[in-house]
Amino acid sequence: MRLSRFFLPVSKDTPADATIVSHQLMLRTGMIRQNGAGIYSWLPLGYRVLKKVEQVVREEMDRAGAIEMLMPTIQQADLWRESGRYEAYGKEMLRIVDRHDRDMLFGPTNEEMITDIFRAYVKSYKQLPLNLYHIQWKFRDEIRPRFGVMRGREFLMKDAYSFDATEADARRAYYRMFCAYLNTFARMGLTAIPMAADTGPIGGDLSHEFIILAETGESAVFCDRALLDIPAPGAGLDWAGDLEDEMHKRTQFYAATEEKHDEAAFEAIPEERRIAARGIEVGHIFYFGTKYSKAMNAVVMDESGNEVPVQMGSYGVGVSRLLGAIIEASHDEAGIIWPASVAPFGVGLVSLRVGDAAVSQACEAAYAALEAAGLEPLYDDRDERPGAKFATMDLIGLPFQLIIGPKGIEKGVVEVKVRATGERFEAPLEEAIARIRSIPA
RNA sequence: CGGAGCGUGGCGCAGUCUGGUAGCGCACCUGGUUUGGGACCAGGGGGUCGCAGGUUCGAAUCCUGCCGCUCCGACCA
Repeated sequence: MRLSRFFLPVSKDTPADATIVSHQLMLRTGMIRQNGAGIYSWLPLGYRVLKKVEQVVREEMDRAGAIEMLMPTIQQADLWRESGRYEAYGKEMLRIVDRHDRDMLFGPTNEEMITDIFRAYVKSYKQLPLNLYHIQWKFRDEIRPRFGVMRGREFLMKDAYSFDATEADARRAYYRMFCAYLNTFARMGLTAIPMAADTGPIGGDLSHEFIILAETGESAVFCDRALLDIPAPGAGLDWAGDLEDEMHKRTQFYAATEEKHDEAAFEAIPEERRIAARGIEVGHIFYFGTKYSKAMNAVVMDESGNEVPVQMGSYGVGVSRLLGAIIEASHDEAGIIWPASVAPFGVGLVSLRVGDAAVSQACEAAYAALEAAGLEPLYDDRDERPGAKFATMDLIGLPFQLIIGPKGIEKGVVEVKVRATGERFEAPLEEAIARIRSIPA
C-alpha cells in the first residue's frame, strides 16, 4: 500500500474523550471513529488489525478441531423464551420489534441459536464430539460503555459451543479450548492468565476467565506469579488426547477474580509470588452441562440407546477488545508497537527524498521486493520531511521501518529500524529483507 | 440508574463568572525556501458557539427544557 493512496487520518493531539492509552492511540492513529457511546466505525487501519486478530483466533480454533460457521446478528425472541433467558437477560439485551409486531433481539450471545441448530440435525452420540464457532458482532446495551473498544456496546466476539455425549467428553472439550486460548493469546504477544471465575448468568460449574495484566483493566486479579512463567502449550499438542494435565499445570497455582477470591488461599502463596493487580478479560470459557439442552430438548441417543440431553460448553473471545488489550500491553511514548502477527502492515517503507530519481527508483524496487516477500509494506511516498514520516510509522506501530535515502544508496544499503527494540542495522536490500523475515514476532 | 463534568471550524483549547456580535495552536489550501527524527516565510479558506424556547436594544455568555458525550459505582467478551 502506498501511503499517498491510503486513508490514514492520524492526529498529533490526544482526543479529550479518551482516558486510557489504548483508546487514545486507536483514535490518534485513525483506527476507529466513535459514532455514539460504545459504538465505533473501524477505519481502514483498524480494520486491517481487527482482521489479523480475527485470523489468529480462527486458526487456533481450527487447530483445536472447532468448525467455523456464521449465525445472524438478529434473533427471534421465541428462542430465548424457550431457555427462559428472554426475561432473565434484562436491559442489556437490545430488543426490537419488526413490522409484523414480532419480538426480535440483537444477539448478545448465541447459546439458544446454536442449540436450536444442533437439535435439528444431531441425533446420535456417533456425530459427537462437535464444536461449532462463529466470529460475529454482538450487541449488549451496557450500562456504561467505556474505554473505546474495551467495553463497547457493539463488539466482535468469537463464540464457540461444544457438544458431547458424556460429561467426561465435555470436560475434554473444555480442556481443548483452554489450551487453544493459551496458544491464541500467546501468538499475539500476550501472557494470558487463566483464572477460576464465576459463571455469571450463563450458568454451569466449570469456568475460567483469561486475563491480561494491565493497570487500566476492569477486573481485579489475584494470582501466583508462577503462572506468568509457564509457556503456552504450543501447536504441537495431541488435540485428540487428554489435555487435563496441560490445564492442571496452571490450575495448580492460585488465580482468581474478585468474586472467587479466597484471601486465606492467597496468603498461603509465598509473599514474593503474590500478584494483586488489575487485568483485562479477553476470554471466558464455560462448561455448563445440560442447562440449555434440557430446557430446549437437545437430546442424542447414547451407546445404550437412551436419549440423553447433550453436554455443552461455550467459549468466548473478545476479538475487538483484544486490540485494546494488545495496545495496553505493547506501546511506548511514540505510539503502538504491534506484534508482527497482528500488525496492519509488516514493514513501513520510508523514502527520505521524494523528488530524487535515484531514491524513488530504489524505493520502488524495495516496495516490489517487500510485496514479493509477503511482508505487506506500507510505502510512505508522501512529500513530507523525514521526521514526520518516522513519527507516523512509530505511531502506527509497524514492526519494521525500511529507510531509503541518498546516503544509503551511495553505500548500496538500506537502513532497517526494529520498532520494538529501537535496534537499527544497514544491509543491502535482499539481506535486509531476509533479516526482517528471520526476526521472530 | 445515583454522583461529577463537558458540548465553541477536522483535532486540542481560550472566551461564559462580569451580555456588546468569536479567538489561539495544530490540521487544511496557494506561492516560495527547505528535506537523515514531527521545518520556515508570506498569503488564504473554514464556525447556525449541541438543539429548542425565554429574558434583553443586544446572548457563546443569563434563565428553562431537551439531546449528546466523558469520568466514578453496580454488570460483562
